[in-house]
Amino acid sequence: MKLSTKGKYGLRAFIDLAVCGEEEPVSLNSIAQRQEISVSYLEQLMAKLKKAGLVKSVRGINGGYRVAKPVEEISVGDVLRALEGDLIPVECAGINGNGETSCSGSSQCVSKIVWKRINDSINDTVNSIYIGELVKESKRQTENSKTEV
Amino acid sequence: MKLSTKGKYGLRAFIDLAVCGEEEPVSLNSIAQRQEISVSYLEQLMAKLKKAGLVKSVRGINGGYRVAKPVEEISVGDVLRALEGDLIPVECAGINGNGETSCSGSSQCVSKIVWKRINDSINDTVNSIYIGELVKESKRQTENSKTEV
DNA sequence: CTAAATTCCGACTAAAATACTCGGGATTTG
DNA sequence: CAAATCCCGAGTATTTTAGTCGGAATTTAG
Repeated sequence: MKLSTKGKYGLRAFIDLAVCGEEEPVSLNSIAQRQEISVSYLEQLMAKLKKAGLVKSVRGINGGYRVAKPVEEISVGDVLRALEGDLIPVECAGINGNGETSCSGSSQCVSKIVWKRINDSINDTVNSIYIGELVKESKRQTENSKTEV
Repeated sequence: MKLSTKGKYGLRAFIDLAVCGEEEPVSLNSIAQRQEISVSYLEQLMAKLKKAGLVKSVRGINGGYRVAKPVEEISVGDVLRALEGDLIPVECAGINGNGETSCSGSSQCVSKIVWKRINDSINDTVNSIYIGELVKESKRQTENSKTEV
């Protein structure tokens, strides 16, 4: 599949943005501090999110980033795919170097079934979780920790 | 998660073994030829499968490998875990270098929900597919290709 | 207009993981 | 014994990942 720190940090940053950026743009610097990620690395991640149209940027002083669409319309899958590329753990294993399918050996096509199911289940999962839910959950948690104190 | 060529080749090899090895041990050499994998690399994969108790080996001339248990009792998850280790794509992202959970920033714990669901869905998937089914399917396919000709 | 805060961009590098290879030893059987 | 096999550990080349760095472009405050 590929779920690396890019996806890990990137999703965290995106949620951070969604939670903190309702009023005004959020600077990379502030995300970096809250999430303990280096600014330069965040830059790269944000570039990908921007290219995918998930965030928009405001340059200059007091600038920063904002979520580009309602968070109810953005799935975790959208974010992860923007950051990591297609969430396909294993491509068809039945193609050899010559480009010809070597399924004659039989067991190759069969294992393809497995990869397909894995791919599907991952994609179903991430496509069914929306950033909006996570934002709500995040707020609920910080709310709780307040009342507990 | 980690689904690399180890898992790809290893599962293929295992299915090959299950399909071809009902009568007598199958040598690495023959698997390597059918599956177009180098013998030396296969050795490593088989070592893992053996360590996990999924195959047993017969040494000496005419030796080779056999599946150690009924294929109906071995899931794809068993095989992949033997080859790749735990199928956990992303561990909790809320631990920083000092070993302390920094979930105070809120969005970290929230993203954990996502990783957990992804992990679960992958594991559910691979645990629910049994090698026996794949063997059956593989035989069905080669059967069909015969009658078609 | 200038200075500061910011995004933007591309190249670069260090470290880790991956995918192998290789050489030789141990076993078994014909 | 000799051949076919499994067994084992070390070594290596390639690729991927993670992250840095320097500096340019943009915007706004003062």
